[in-house]
This record gives sequence, structure tokens and C-alpha cells, in this order.
Amino acid sequence: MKVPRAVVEARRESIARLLDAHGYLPVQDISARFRISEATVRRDLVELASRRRLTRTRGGALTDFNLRFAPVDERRATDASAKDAIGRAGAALVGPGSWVYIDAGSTPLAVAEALVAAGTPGLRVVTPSLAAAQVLAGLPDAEVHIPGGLYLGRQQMVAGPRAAKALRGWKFDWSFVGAEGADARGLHNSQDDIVAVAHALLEISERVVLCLARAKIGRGGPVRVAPTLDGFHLLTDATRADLRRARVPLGDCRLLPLS
Amino acid sequence: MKVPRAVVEARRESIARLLDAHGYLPVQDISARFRISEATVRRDLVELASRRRLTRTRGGALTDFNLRFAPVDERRATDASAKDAIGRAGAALVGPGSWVYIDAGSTPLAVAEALVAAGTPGLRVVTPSLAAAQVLAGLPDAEVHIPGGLYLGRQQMVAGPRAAKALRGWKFDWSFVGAEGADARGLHNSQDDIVAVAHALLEISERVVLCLARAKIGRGGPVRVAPTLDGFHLLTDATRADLRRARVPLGDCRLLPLS
DNA sequence: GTCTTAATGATTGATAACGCTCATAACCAA
DNA sequence: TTGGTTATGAGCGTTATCAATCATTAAGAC
Repeated sequence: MKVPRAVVEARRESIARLLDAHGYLPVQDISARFRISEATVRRDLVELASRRRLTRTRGGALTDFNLRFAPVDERRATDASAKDAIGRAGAALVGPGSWVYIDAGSTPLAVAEALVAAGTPGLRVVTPSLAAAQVLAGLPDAEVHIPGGLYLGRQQMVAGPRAAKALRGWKFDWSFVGAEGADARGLHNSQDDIVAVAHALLEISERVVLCLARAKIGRGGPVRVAPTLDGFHLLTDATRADLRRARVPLGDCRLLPLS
Repeated sequence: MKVPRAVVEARRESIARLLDAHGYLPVQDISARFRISEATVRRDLVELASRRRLTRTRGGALTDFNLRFAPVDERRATDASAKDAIGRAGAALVGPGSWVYIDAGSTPLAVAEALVAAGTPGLRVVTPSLAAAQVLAGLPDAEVHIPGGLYLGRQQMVAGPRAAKALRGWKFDWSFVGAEGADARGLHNSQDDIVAVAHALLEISERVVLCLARAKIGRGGPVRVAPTLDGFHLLTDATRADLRRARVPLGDCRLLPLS
């Protein structure tokens, strides 16, 4: 039997909110709570999922906590396996109790995830990425710092001149940075401020690891961070041949093995 | 083939941590990431679930999300209507183009939500609350700053001595702060660092608005922020009688009307 | 080195969840 | 009122996930 449009919408919104409160609910539970058939629950879930209000799973649905981190999360999904591999290799470098900087961006985020998965103890981490901070908060004994700055809602990060300046007070054992692309003209990124951060990091870090998924090789970007990869350690799933083909100016950049 | 006990334990811990980072993972994904059969994943999940490290679902597993989702959202749900009213009244005070500080906590967050709802133009906001920053990012022309500091994952905010120090560079037209409680002994909060922030705000703000839901009146807290409400503007759904009954030392605190 | 124990992956039958279709009944606009 | 529309729940075949079993192989104890 048809039901007023407003009622349907209200119910769907209620489901979404209930889900926000619970994090996860099985289809059965939703069905019971709202006294509607599972078929209808599924229809509602399909609709809500298409609006990105939640994520469906077999047997239920999840809040899209990731909705808040949507832009990052979406990019995280592309080249996921490459980024996972890079993340694991990066995390494997980091010893217990290190000071680590983790840049904003989906590839450095993979390093943060791998660090959490590895459970590396006693880390002190600084990151302008709220997603990375959130992930790293999963390490019970880690100390996570966020540098002050202008908050960029779309990218879920802090940036701005303050951010680069704030970094000067720290010293890092490892810095993990991402980039928009690397081609014959050097290393590129999307924002001005990030260039200042990259330069600061090269000064205050023992080693700066550039995390670059293969897809980024040969690609440009609006701002040039550096004319060569001089001074960086490179962590990528691309082969030496890929790098040669794109004529990426490696300088004395050291290529790190993936596993 | 049997595998060393230590390896099994390490893997299980890794799974739990990976799950903490992701919130939810399908069995398939875990199987692929760790290169183990789904049968083994399920065995691990059974074990981890018995230790209450996670919750199993059909098709995957969840973090025990009371840690991740509950804190902010849950508190926002309690006294929601009182907080909404306080939020609206607070937002109504703020003129276009103001410099505003919004404290962490669910009541100040209501002010941020009301500011967005009102669409107040040209705001410059500083907030240590990631939830507030995220909400305020919904204002297309607002400038949102986050002071640097230690990230507290449970509360989704930055804190620490750096945070108080970083504030000195600003001047605010309005500061909105929350508190754990106010009773005869004065104003109380939960953390040491917050006290320093409150004092800094009183110096650098034209007006500091204390947002206090009625339920907080008469309640104490681990740390005393101030012996009286001297210097604050008070925004609350409590009546003067409530305040008198709890013997809250108002000092020259000015009581703002709710609407 | 030998024996016992334990972890693994493959297989299998059972079960749960899914998408789809269809009849029904209530909404909504002529 | 009337006809079209749309949300609903039930039925059904399909698919995904699960728990249990078993052979295999390496770890750990002696």
C-alpha cells in the first residue's frame, strides 16, 4: 500500500539518523524497529546509499562516517592495492618511538593505516590530515599532533603559512609526503602552501619519503614543488623503467623497495 | 601448515587494529590483505570477538565502535533541544564578518551549527573542535582555523599547551565556550589545558559567552576553571532560580536571553 | 630426531541475504 | 470520483556467507 511521500522521506531520514547513532545496524533490526518488511528496508538502504548517506553491507548498513572524509576516502579507493603496498612498505621503515610526519593525501594516509595495522608502539606523529589523525588515534599509545592552520573542508586538512611555520619546532625521523605528479619537469603538487611545507620537511627530517603511486608518474600539477627528486626517498609501485620512460629527474633520490 | 603462535597473535592484533582504522571490513578484504584464507579470517574473527576486540557481522567485522562514534554524537543527542536553543541564541549575537572562537564540546558545537544554518557571511572562526570545523566548512565564505596541538581522538579535538599559546595571535569579537559544570565553587571543566585556554580567551575576546545547558548547573568537574563566572556572558536554558538554588557565584556575569 | 600439537586451506552442506517480480492498496492529481 | 502512480510485502530463484570437517604441514616439546 502506498504511503505518503513525506512519511517515506521521514522514515528514511530516521533510518539514517538511527544508523548515525548506532554505527551499524542489521537489516533485521531496522525492519523490526520501523515495523516494515526487510524488502522495504533494503529499498530504503539502496536509496540512502545512492545519496551517500550510508554504506550498505551484506546483512545491514553502516553510517558513512567516511562521508565526512569523503574526498579523501574516494581517492583512497583508486589504486587501493598500490597504496596499500606503499603504505606497508613505508610503515615497515618506521621503528618504535619515532617522530613521524604524515602529509595530507591518500597515499600518505595508507602509511598511517599501515602503522596502525602494524601497531608500532610509542609513535609521535604530526599530520595536517584529519583523516590520518583520526586513523592514528587508533594507536593507544601514539601521540598525534596537528599543526595549526587554515582548515580546508574539502580536503580535510589544515594548510596555510602557519602550518609550514609551525613545523619548524619539530624534528622528524621520517616524513611521508605525497604529490600530484612527477614528470620530466620535476615534482608537482596542487597548492602553494604545500611547497613551503615540503621545503621545511627536507630541512627538519632525517629522511623524507615521497609516496607516489604509479599512476602519478608522468603527470603534472599546478605548482612545482621541486625540479628534481633530489633529497627524497622514493616509495612507489612504479618500476625504474616507468620512471625512465617519463624522464623523471631522479637526482640523487634513493629508490626504496616495496616489500 | 602450522605457524608460530607469535605470528598468529600478531596477525590477529593487526586485524583488530586495521579494523579500528577502517571501522568495518568485509571478510574478503581481510583475507586479501593478509593473504590468508577466509576460513582463517573467520577463525581469527571468532577469537577476537570472544575477546571483545570487535563485533562480527555477516560478511565482515566492525570495530567496537563505542570508542569511535559515541563520544561527540552521543553527547550531542543529550539535551538536544536545550543545546539547539542555546546555539540559535548564540548565533544570533554574531554579526557578519566577526572573528569568533568556538570551543570544543557539544554545546558550542550547537552554536556552530546555528551559525551555518543562519548563513552568517564572512565569518572568521577559530576552533579546536574538528566537528565544529567540519560543520563550519559548510559556510562557503567562512575562514576556519584550527589551532595546533595534541589531537585527542576520543574527543575529536586538539588540545595541549600549544593550543593556548597559539590563540595569543588572535583577537575575537565573540568566544563561545562550554564547561563540565558550574556549582557553588565556580566553573569546572575536565582538562587542565582547557583552563589555560579559558584564561587566554578572557584576555583576547571582546565577550566570552559561556554556553551551559541546564543539566550542567550544580555539577562539578575535575578541574576548576574559575571561582566565579566573573567576566563571562552566560547563555543557558536554566532560570535565575536554578542558578540561585545551586548557589552558582555569578559575579558580574551577564545573563543573556535565550531568544 | 621423533612425536604431539596446532594452524592452515579446501571442501561441503546448510543457511541467510539478496534482487527481482507481482499483486495489492493507498496516495495524488485530474 | 476516477485513473494513474507509487510504496509495500510476499514469494521465489540465485548468490554469498557460514560452520564443520578433514588432510596437510610445520611448530614446539621431549
